Amino acid sequence: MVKRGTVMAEFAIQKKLADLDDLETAAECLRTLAHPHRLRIVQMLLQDEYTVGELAEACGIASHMASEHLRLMQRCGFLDSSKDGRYRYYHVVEPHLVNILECVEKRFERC
Amino acid sequence: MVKRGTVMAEFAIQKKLADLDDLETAAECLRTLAHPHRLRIVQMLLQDEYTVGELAEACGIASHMASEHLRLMQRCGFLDSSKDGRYRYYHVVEPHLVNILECVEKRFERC
DNA sequence: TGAATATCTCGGAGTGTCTCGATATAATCA
DNA sequence: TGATTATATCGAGACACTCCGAGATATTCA
Repeated sequence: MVKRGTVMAEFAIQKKLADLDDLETAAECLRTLAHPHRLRIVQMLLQDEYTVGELAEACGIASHMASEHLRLMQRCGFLDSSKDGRYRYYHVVEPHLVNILECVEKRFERC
Repeated sequence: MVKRGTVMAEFAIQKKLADLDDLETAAECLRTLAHPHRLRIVQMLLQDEYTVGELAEACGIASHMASEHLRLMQRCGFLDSSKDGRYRYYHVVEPHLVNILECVEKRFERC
């Protein structure tokens, strides 16, 4: 994959590097996370389960918009949900989300 | 900002939460990072300085495209550059990038 | 059963991002 | 100086994302 003698080859010697397919997958997940409402939703779901309506209210958006954000993050493997009557509770299933959010919070939260 | 009695108020009690402006800023930076070529560029620059051409070669793209990616990341505060003759060397200036990339690598690199 | 509530889906308008070719600027070297 | 190399900028076309209204589905309760 990596041609000998190229800058990439030298770099690959120093450290095993994910190939571009892996980076594409990583970028896709970061793009999914890169939305203010979705960040807030993840922050909340890292602490507890919430319904679509509760998350929508917390973000100040209509619940069908929250539903859309949640669907995106579920497809990406971040979240899962369980139904209870007419309510649906979402929760985090991707274990690395905690670390990533911690990094983001460290960088952006006001001290 | 946060109305009493709302889900958001309850959440804010548990943990100080960045308001939506902060989350918007965070999302913007994540979006800047959320591109396979930019991820590779950051990975490389976390280990050493490189020129535009070297980074472009490593990504398999034209150097004027790499230049564009680098400009984006410089505007976002991730990178800075210094000129040496007709070459321009880019390097990382945002200290939190190391942690964020480590998180992403932990999640996505094959073991 | 019928009304109310919670969630989800669909289509379209507006906006932003990605990529590329063409071209511009800047530095080096013959 | 003129040719070459490295980097940057501009504009256009394709594509994706965001948001919203309208409406569909599913559940509860009177």
